[in-house]
Amino acid sequence: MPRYYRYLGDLLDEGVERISSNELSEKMKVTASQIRQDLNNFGGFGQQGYGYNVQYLYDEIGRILGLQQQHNIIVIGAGNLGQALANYSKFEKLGFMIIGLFDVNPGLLGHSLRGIPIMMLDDLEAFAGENQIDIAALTMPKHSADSVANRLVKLGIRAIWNFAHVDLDLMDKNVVVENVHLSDSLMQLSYNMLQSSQDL
Amino acid sequence: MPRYYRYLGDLLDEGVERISSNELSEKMKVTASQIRQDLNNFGGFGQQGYGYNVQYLYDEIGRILGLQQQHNIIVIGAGNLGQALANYSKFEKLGFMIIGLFDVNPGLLGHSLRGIPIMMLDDLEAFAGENQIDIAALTMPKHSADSVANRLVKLGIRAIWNFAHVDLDLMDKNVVVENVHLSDSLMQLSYNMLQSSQDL
DNA sequence: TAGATTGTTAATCGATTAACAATC
DNA sequence: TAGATTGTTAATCGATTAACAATC
Repeated sequence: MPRYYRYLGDLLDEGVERISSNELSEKMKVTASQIRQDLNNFGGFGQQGYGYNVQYLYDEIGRILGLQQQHNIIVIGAGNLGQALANYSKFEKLGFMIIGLFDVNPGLLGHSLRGIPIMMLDDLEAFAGENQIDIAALTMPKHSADSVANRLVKLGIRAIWNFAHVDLDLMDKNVVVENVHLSDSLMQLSYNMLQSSQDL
Repeated sequence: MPRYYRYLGDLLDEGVERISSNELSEKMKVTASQIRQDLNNFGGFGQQGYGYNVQYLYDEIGRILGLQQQHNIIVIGAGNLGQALANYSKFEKLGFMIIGLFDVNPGLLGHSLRGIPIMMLDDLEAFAGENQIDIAALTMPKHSADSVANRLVKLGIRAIWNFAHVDLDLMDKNVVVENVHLSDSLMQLSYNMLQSSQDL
């Protein structure tokens, strides 16, 4: 679904008004059947003999993805990756606002990035009391990930964007976790390289 | 497979010598059947009545993933994300060495990170002539991604680790691409949040 | 109306799970 | 040998693709 959203956004930028499953199929390199199946699962967004209206479909998928509401994010771990996320302003266009960074390094206290303050992890609870937090991004070392994660769960957080190299073990199974394991991704790349050089 | 490798590495750190598909199944939250199926696809690494030797299995999977050989990486785009990747030293333990950063911003020329030089994109060809490059990580804006990617392909690069928000369209279909689309991942998270609050 | 293209059912494929025989 | 646990085949499930009738 995010992939459809991305492609439809690109089409909008190009000024395309309507598209058929066949045309989209070619662009996205998935079968037209797949596209019709997927889109129809979420409702009849197309029109026989016409295709799909790009703007309408874009808006509908945005709604399905929950992008009409703003999401506040805090980042735990203000190292390189945490700072990179905070500096990356493109997320805001999608409604994802980074409102705070937390770290245990006192040397970072008082610093801020694009107006986003870096705070001490000890102040997490106080901050959570005064701000609505929807998502926490974890970019700290793996040994503290589980304990911080469960601290966040206690504060009622609903979702965790996990960059730490562990699969989190959470007390509350209702909390949604999305993993971004960069080193897994690199290893996969290495594996695929090997495969592609072997077959042929 | 990378996930198995990660878990086996953790087990090694804990000093575990052998493990059965059942025990691993519980840890990894996949069925024991799945594990045996997966591992057996790559060779008979286990022993009936005993289970799997952790060290042996770890080494074998590392070999399958191609981790016994070193991979040289260059990063195109020395912005926040590119610098974060370069500063992240953990990849080296897996044999992935970042040997250069490239950007178009002349202000960055002469800078370096952990001894990794930042160079101008114009010097890419010269650098490629003198260094073995296995993987290129793309962290630059999407509008230049396709052209840079194909320039890399011309230089004989075998793999691209793509952080740009496009699906690359490469001339050479033998080049392996691994995408890391952070905003897709965030949207997926948003969608999952919505789902988990709706069902129950 | 004729043509285009979706929505939707049916067929195919692959991946996951279950079961159990082989064997350490 | 008896017990444990893999390797492997068979059964199940879900996701992808093909086909075509519905309809704009």
